[in-house]
Amino acid sequence: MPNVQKIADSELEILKVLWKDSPRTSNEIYDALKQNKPWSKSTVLTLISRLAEKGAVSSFKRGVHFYSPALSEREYIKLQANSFLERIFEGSIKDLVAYYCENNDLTQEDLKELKKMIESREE
Amino acid sequence: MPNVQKIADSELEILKVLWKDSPRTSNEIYDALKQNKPWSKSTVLTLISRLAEKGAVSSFKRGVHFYSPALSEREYIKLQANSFLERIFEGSIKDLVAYYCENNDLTQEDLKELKKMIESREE
DNA sequence: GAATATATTTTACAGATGTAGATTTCATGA
DNA sequence: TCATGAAATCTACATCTGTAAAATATATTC
Repeated sequence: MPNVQKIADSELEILKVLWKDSPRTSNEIYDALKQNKPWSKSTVLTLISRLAEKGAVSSFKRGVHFYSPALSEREYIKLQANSFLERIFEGSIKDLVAYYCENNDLTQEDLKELKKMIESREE
Repeated sequence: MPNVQKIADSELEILKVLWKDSPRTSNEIYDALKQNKPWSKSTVLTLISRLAEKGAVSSFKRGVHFYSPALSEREYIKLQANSFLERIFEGSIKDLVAYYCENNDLTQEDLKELKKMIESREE
């Protein structure tokens, strides 16, 4: 796993695109973002290069540059999930799960599925 | 709930102190932080005033100023929990709970308790 | 190879954050 | 009431983030 410092929100958008499919060129990334994040090509390139500095994307050049994530979505989620768990629930998964179960509307189906999931992990 | 914009990590340290006990003076906050965050008094005051601007702490003056959180820990956790849920698990609590159950070492006890918790909410 | 189009890098700039010194205000004791 | 010391505000400054224009390098076409 690369030495990934903080990844800014806008940078994350680039990674999300690359996680869907890579390698991609800056133009392809630009196009993929056009709908939700209508940034200039320049902005897209800036974000890519910041990610590259942070070691979160790699690239190779075949005519034009092609970019790939150097940090997988799985790894990213893991980092976020751990940091959130620590920051907010002092590392207690039980507290975290309890919080979400108590404070949100889970349907009976959801509860059933969760129970199944837990049972499948029980001994 | 105050109109709380982003609360920076360092600002959060102030709030944590105030959540433990309030109102407190800037000196008391400074003292409480000394161990973990040996910041200058000036820094502490800067953070307090940024929090005040953001509407996250209030104060009154009796001789010296006393500060209190205007955002409760409960509210803060709620904001964080919601934003995390959306950002990382696209709003699916099921996915979130599943993630933590699958990717961490929960003891049999933990699982049992979680199951109980879920059962208690079932139907 | 020169002109042009396109991709990449540099520079920019405002706002947020981490950190704190300098300055001012204010309460309090002499 | 004046000095003094503490508290509060103002100013500062580097780094990060969001956003992009300007400049440059590179590929492509005639």
